[in-house]
Amino acid sequence: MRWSNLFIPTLRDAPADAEAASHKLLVQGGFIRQLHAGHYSLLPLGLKVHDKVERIVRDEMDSIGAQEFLLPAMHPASIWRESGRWEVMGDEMFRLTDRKGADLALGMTHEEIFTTLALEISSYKTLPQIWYQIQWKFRDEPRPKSGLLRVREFAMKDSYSFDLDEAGLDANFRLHHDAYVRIFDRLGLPAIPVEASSGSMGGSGSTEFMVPSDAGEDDVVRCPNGDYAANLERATSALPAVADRSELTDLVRFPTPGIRTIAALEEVEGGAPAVHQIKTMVMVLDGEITLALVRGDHQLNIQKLLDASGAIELRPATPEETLEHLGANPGSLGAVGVEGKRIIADESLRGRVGLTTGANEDDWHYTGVSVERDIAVDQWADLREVSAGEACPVCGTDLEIARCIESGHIFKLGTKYSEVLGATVLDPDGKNVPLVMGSYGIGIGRAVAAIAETHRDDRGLIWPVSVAPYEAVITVVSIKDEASMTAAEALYSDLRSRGIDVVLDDRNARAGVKFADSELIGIPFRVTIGPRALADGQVEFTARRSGETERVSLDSVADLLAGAVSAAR
RNA sequence: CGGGACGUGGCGCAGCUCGGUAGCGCACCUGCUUUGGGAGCAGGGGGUCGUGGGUUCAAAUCCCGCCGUCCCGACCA
Repeated sequence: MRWSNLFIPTLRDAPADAEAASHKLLVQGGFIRQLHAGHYSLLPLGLKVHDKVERIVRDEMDSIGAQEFLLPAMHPASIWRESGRWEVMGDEMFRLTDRKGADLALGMTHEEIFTTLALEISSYKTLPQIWYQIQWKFRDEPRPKSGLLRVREFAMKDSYSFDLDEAGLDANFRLHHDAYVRIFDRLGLPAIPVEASSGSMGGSGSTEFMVPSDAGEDDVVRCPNGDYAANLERATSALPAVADRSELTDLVRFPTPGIRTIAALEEVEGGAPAVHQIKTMVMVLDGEITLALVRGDHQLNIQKLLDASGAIELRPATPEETLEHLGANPGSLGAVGVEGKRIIADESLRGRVGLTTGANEDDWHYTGVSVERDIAVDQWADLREVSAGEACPVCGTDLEIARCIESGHIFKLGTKYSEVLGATVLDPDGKNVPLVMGSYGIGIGRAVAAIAETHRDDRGLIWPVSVAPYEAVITVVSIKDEASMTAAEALYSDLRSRGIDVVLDDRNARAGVKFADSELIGIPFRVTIGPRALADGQVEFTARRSGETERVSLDSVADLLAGAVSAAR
């Protein structure tokens, strides 16, 4: 392509309301434009990168035997009602009504639709199957942000595996895991596979692929030794044992005027260190008042509570609700003697004695609490959030917490969808069994943003060759110099015939403008053709990432460039 | 959903306090000069000042409503 004919609207300044580096650079470099919050137009340059990411994903999916489909983006409500997710998805699903008054939804994901197609799989002999598509997803995010990182409309590669049994699912899960490792490697993304929560997808296991970045929205707990990595929503750590204050055998109610916090209760006469306190949090799970108990020095992780309880909707109780149901205000709450309310307690409290907690009357607390004896716990679960510096559950090393972009997610769904939608096959014994499913996603646009986030410097983007909008640019310093243009045209045509994705910068602009633009949009290799060097039969070859420039002969530059490109592809 | 900030040409901003019918830089068009790191001079085009209402002789500016965009929060009892 000739730059003079292209629409690459680069900006001198980044838009003022952009915060994330990828957002600024993708707008400034003329890759994307915002239509409204969470909806972006891909400009030609942006689409080229998007396409190249798609191509790599397709290539790796095909390599594990996956077959490409294209399913509708708009679905009837009935199929979502059948799976039970019409309600589960809540406000995050875009819903609309057609002229006949029928309820429709814009697809957030396609388990239901693919499973419906899988109704036609009738024999174990056709298993396993891996089906995928790259299709637009619509999610009414509460807060779209950071350019392409969190949007309401985006292309996603979603694949689904269908197997006769768990062993088959494990094999397909492993195939996807390895394909994802290769995909992220080819995209230049240092993705870490981590244990994750399954959220509204359901299922027995899931792994997220997390790219460390300040612009991320998830926290990953990981061991520097590399033997443990998990999403903060799932992570555990090895806790040192606590010696109970077992001398406090009797339940004693004592006055604590004005004491409202764990910290204050540590200081007060008759109080207790935080490890000997119970923190009682009043939450509303699907409309039901529930007490969540963690150790005084621990923090509750909301996602863990959601996962443990199976609840769809969760919010903290209002002060009014708390007062109505427990009879006291926050700061004096506890679960001792509470009946008729669901109580979920963290594992670290199991069997503990000699504890201190609120007495459900303002300005009063209990001490000498035995969890077994005094609290009617309905469910034990891992509810506490890991902090940096705690011990790795595998090797004991201090754990680190890193901000990450969730770039891929693979789930073992099991039979959740096949059962409700009736997708069964006959097994070798002639028995009808539900398909065992997995589901696997990669956000294409988010991958583009994640690459931009991790491949840049103060001059702009530095695309990996595999996804660069152009692999090389020929910068003609002076288009009025006939010898320059002749040489440039010949090189351009040579490179194109070698299959290199090259752009000829033939704009009538100053050299500085051309250099700055090519650096901003991140083209990996540049050949600069200027009158002075050309007089000696020389041109310049510059690698964007290192910034190093070498003088080479015009005759040899095509070979050099072709070699560099194919080595980096 | 809670809090904060913002909305003036394609981008970045000033003007608003104190009302008088819109300006700067970049970008764009024309001409001349220039030409290896975002050129200079001269001339020019482009704006319902987010939107609806109100006050006023007069509103970008003051008042009220709405819409939109961005950021933070939505566990720490």
